[in-house]
Amino acid sequence: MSANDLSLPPDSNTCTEPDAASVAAARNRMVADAPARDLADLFRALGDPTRVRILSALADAEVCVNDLTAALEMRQSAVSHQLAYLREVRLVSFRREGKHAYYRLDDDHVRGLFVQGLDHVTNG
Amino acid sequence: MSANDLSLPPDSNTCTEPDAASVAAARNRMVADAPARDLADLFRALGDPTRVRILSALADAEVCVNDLTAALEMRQSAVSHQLAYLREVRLVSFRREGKHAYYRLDDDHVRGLFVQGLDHVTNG
DNA sequence: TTATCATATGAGTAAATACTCATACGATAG
DNA sequence: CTATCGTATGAGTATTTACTCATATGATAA
Repeated sequence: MSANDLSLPPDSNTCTEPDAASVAAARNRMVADAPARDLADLFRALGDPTRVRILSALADAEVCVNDLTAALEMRQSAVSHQLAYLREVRLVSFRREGKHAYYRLDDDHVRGLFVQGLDHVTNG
Repeated sequence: MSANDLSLPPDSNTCTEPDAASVAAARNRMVADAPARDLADLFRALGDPTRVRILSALADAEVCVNDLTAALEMRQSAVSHQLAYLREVRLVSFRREGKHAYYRLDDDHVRGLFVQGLDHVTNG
């Protein structure tokens, strides 16, 4: 993701006038910039295999970082980085107990998205 | 995403034995590697503001590239690149008519995911 | 044919990203 | 106190990515 200048179009590729009605209709259906960013942020948070595995492991139970790291067979630091990210976007919450930190999925919408998403990838 | 070596753990950070039962349970809940990748691929396809805007514009109507480009206020080539990507992951289909190419959202699951996702970002 | 329109695509690039290792931090144990 | 355990985090890095411009391709028109 770089420039997106668009101020002066040096694009030789511009076409003749697009259909005004069709463009207006498309603009109406299109989600606005800010919600598009928010929605993309949500989906991007789910768009990584490690995070998918983490979130599915945390869907129905609390797990501490140590056990989660073992289950994932990854480096503890990699797991913690992803958990920090998932905390930031508020998909997981955590609770400290002694030296341990117990994480869990904290978003019912995400559970629903997972179900629908899995339905999509398993069935056609 | 680089190495992920894990063959020999030079990680000094490994902890004492994790709880075997908790790890096993987490592994059971966790989606397996291949479906995790597939699910992540799907969500990643939705995880970009431009693609969110494109898909929402194509959700209930066919639009040709020219009109879509105008609606998005982006370069034609950027739009075409994203459409090629969305074709590859089979979220959109298209139809040629004369010089035009009409695209549309070709995945009912994705419509559902959009609705749920929007519900998430607009409401809590 | 040649010219032009609508779209697709290749190469290059800056930013984002998912890991790495090393180390810092907070809590408990000795 | 010091040491250690469990976790968090900073810096570095290779890969991915979403654009850029230039050009190629396919279809129609003159």
